[in-house]
Amino acid sequence: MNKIVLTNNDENFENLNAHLYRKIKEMIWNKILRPGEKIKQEHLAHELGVSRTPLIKALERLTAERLLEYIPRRGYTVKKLTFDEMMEIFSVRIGLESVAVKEVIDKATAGEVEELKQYFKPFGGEWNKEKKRDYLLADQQFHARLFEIADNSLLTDINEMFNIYRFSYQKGLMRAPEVTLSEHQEIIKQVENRDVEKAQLLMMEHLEKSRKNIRKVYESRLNSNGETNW
Amino acid sequence: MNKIVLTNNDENFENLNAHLYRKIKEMIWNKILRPGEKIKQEHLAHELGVSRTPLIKALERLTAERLLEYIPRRGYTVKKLTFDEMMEIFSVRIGLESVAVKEVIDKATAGEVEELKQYFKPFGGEWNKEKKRDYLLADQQFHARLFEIADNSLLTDINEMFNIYRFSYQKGLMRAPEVTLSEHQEIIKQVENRDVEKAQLLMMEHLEKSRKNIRKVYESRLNSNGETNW
DNA sequence: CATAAAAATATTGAATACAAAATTCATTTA
DNA sequence: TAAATGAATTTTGTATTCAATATTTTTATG
Repeated sequence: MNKIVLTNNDENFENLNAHLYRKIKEMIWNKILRPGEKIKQEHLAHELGVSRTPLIKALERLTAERLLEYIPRRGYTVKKLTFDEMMEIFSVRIGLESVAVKEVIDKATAGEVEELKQYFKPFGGEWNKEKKRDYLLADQQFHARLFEIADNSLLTDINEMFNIYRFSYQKGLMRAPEVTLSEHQEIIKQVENRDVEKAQLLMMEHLEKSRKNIRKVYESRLNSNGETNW
Repeated sequence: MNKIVLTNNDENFENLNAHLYRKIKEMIWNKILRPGEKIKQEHLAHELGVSRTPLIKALERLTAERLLEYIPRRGYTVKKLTFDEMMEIFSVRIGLESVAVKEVIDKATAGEVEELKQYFKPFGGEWNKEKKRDYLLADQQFHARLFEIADNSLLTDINEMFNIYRFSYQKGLMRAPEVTLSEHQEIIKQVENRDVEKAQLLMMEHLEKSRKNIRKVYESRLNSNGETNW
């Protein structure tokens, strides 16, 4: 038992539940708490060196975020993510991103558009392993930056709250860079033209293809082994 | 002080926080708790006949939903909604609804499409006051039904969680039925054709016009009186 | 008077306590 | 041997308590 001691150095005070919230979220992502597993409050509280009171506050928040499930008088369990739910998440992502592009077109400065272009400048020509790795990163950064520029706090909250991204960039699910590079560039071109309709359409098509790809990967995995671990 | 007594008649047991959650949410909507107002935990708990423990759980959940704001060591306050935030909500709504139409086209039976059509069958011709009232209701039901048919739990959760609807159907914000009726019918027609692209485009245009209308109403209200009460 | 300091009061954060319910485990019974 | 029964144990729901802060009020001071 290692007690957490909060030094409230005046300014950025945080209470225990905020710590616990992050800590437990991490534990779920790192599968220290496994899908379907029951949360033993007393045990977990003791392990984290706190009482149940702040722990429950954190659990409540994680339940609102759908990372936990709660049944009265039964307690909290780590939520299992089914394939269908993952598809749902991806569908919603498409909607959110198309809102984001619109807002970017409405709000972005010329400099910010230029910045978006930069992400994909280094690519084209030969594709070696390292370049592909860099591209995957650029892809993520591009989509993340889009949300920043969109500057819509609800959009950002939903995106973070439901961890929309976590599910999209998993190894083996991405389409080939050779294909998506030009899609990205086409989207940016329409952003530059400030053509909302075309940009949104391209974005939706781009993500819809990725969505279909995930389904394809899933089905082929089903054939090779029965695993459904997302 | 009126104590709440929960009779746990086996089946649908609910704990205090679920009650409190709904109760407090209602109090916020009915402005019994007013925007900007501080929540006095002890006082509210006593008023509702419970201790602070379950109350805090409910407050935590409402904070996740953005109905409350929380500052450590300062407590919870009822969130004020600015006009800009209301616009943000509406932007997100556009994204969610365009996802919904897509899923409806993918999943709806012929019967369900017919059902959507029925909502707007009774209208056309003369518009008297009563008919306009009925139409407003049909409008809400149509959009709500769309989400049901879409059958995407994340979509539903986000919609409810952030109370996306509450803000859209406020008195004085709606466009004239004469205009929106044909928009609704056009959307349904494309749903019937199973043309995702066209249906989504129409839906986005439909809602974008409503969004612009809200801004217009807001600006004219600003001119007549300084009120900003949403 | 207006402002600063000090005292009094109220509120929050978090541990603890304990009854009510759920779960587990051993024991009996068909 | 499997199902049913019923303790024993664990876990949950909620109230209570109390120290650490915040906030408000009172009193002192220029």
